[in-house]
Amino acid sequence: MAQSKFRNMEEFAAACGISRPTISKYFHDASSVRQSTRKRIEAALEEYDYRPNIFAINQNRRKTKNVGIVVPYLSDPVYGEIARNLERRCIEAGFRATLFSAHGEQELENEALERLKSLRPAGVLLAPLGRHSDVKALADFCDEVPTVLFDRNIPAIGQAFVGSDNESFVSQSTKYLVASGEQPCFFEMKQPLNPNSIARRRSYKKSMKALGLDPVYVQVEGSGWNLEEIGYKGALKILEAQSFPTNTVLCSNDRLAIGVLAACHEKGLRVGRYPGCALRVAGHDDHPSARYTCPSLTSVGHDYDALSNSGLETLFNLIEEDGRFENRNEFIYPAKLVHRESA
Amino acid sequence: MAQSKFRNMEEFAAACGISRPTISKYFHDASSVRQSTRKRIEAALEEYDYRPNIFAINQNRRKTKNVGIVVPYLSDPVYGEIARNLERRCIEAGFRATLFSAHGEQELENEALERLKSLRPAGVLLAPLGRHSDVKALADFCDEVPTVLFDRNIPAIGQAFVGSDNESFVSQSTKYLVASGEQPCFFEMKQPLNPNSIARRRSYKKSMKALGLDPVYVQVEGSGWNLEEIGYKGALKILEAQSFPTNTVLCSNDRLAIGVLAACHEKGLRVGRYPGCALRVAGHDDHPSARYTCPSLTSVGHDYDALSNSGLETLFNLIEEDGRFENRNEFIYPAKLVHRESA
DNA sequence: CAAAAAACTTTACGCGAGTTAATATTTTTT
DNA sequence: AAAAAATATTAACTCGCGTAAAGTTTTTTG
Repeated sequence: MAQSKFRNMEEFAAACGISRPTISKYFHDASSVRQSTRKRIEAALEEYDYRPNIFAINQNRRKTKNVGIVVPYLSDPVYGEIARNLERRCIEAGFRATLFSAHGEQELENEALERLKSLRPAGVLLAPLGRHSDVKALADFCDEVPTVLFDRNIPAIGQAFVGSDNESFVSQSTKYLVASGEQPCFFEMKQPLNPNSIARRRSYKKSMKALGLDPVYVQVEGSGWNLEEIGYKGALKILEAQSFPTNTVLCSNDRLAIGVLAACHEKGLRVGRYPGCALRVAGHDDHPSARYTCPSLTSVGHDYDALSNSGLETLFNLIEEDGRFENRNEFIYPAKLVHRESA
Repeated sequence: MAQSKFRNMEEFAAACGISRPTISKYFHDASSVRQSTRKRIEAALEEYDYRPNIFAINQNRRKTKNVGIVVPYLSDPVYGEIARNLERRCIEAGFRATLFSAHGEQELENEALERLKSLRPAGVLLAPLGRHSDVKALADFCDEVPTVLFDRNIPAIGQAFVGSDNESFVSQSTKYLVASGEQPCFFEMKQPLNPNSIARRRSYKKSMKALGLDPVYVQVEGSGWNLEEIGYKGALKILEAQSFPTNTVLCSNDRLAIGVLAACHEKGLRVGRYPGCALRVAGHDDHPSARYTCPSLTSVGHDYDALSNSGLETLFNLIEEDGRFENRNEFIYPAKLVHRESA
């Protein structure tokens, strides 16, 4: 019985005994029709299970209910989590979310944007690749489509930015490490992938200076998205040559830190904040695995709830404002130290 | 100059000096028009950058170039990797891939399928939730849309299945562990999430029997997708009460194993295949993090290349066959033991 | 209860292509 | 060079729905 017997709205309308334009209105906004007719439509809907054709809708409507979500690298569990959160909330807000990943490549990022355009989204949440982004393509895209940047800021791109405060990340970790032991050296990639890495480097320097200490950097070679590998190889090289400049290693992000932990384990070094441990290691981002490393990884975590709330709220506002804000606002949220065993 | 100045195909056709139906033919199949006109169109395309409206196309075409990919849980890096692979190859094959995740929930899986329907995909690669799937909804979906199941088999659902051979996984790990030390006990969830877990349990029993040994199961409580947590808590409980029945723990999958490793570390147990280690731990799936656990995790890995090749090939064949195969074939690929430090 | 307001129906056109049939133009073959 | 075959053009219709105008019915209001 609950079969979709109807090929179009016309037929469904006939079965309801209601005109097509009214049905159309109903699907656009159920509360825009009289209670009694609404009931009739919904009764028929129960019985027949008709749903309007999405392509035909989008062809004519100026504003769709589509929202695009673009992340730089979906295999990274951090982005997996963020995407999950955002997607869920979009649905709750009555939007359809479509997820795209650049898989770390400029070409695919551009293609995602192209495909997104043809979906005519009401708005887009975009976490760009960063250093590997085609900034001109992003700018062109944001010119056409209401876009809120998140996680990684690129100046003047998008109508707003929502992200975490890198300074809050690094100052917390640095202060904590200084207060609880030897001063931390900063472990990072020589050529950082994204704006956040650069900001974290700066913040580390600033925090150290503020504490009256000299920053010490450990920069490792490597490129691409296999950050654990880069951290692992870099740390191994250092441990084999001499050692870290101090017994406390603050990694730019958790994925590097996971690699460092692996290298330390291989070299038989005990990592942790207890007596008898050779090294302390900490990271940033509170990676989903950080809880299950050995030892569990002390990190500084994003306020994911605040970020996704704010990101979507900003986007929905932007959509209501017809895709333009007067000023490009940046919403920055503080991070939270997550105290575990490694430091 | 390379601006999309045209609002529709009509205008673009005018600028080319070619009729609209010919342009339409070109976009449907570039080789269906004369070489000379094709050149003219492509020249104009270079200059003006016009692209046909995707909604208008899909409204009339029977077969789109859309391919849907549905995974049960995208935050799981294993699925992130698979999705990345599949997506990339679809693009190379001239299809547009759209990715959906059920995020572990039946409701969202059903919704993904509904949305997918309205995209009128040429075909779909579906890794279902398994135990939590709404089998009737899946069946209805597969009735309408050409679908190849992957990773997790559900009998009679979909036109074909492509996945790894669970028996190959477990027999390899079991044989190896038995040959190299004490016999393994099998660590798993009491209520497995998906068909693979059940098949692995069976295969463990079979492999042990074949070796003339008695299977020993360690079944832990827990539900949901936070497998590391489940493994961690389960192992902790066991270690605090007594210990594992044998000094070798074979986990149903790597994510459980990661949790077990964390618990062992917390209890001060050395894990590894060397003298002086209290326990050996191994898993299945070759999780992306398995290389970077401490110690690195011995596992059995999927042949991702074979799987994604076969999955897409099967799907493309299915599309060519108008969405129906005579028989429902199951393509099963053997796994590869990945020998690391933990066992 | 009559008048105003709100909701609905009918009619008709538009969106941007796909598609087809008849006709016209090239290109290829002989 | 003429005939045959291959392409292209023109015109018209389709798809499923959004939307606006004009008229009709129902509901609200003073």
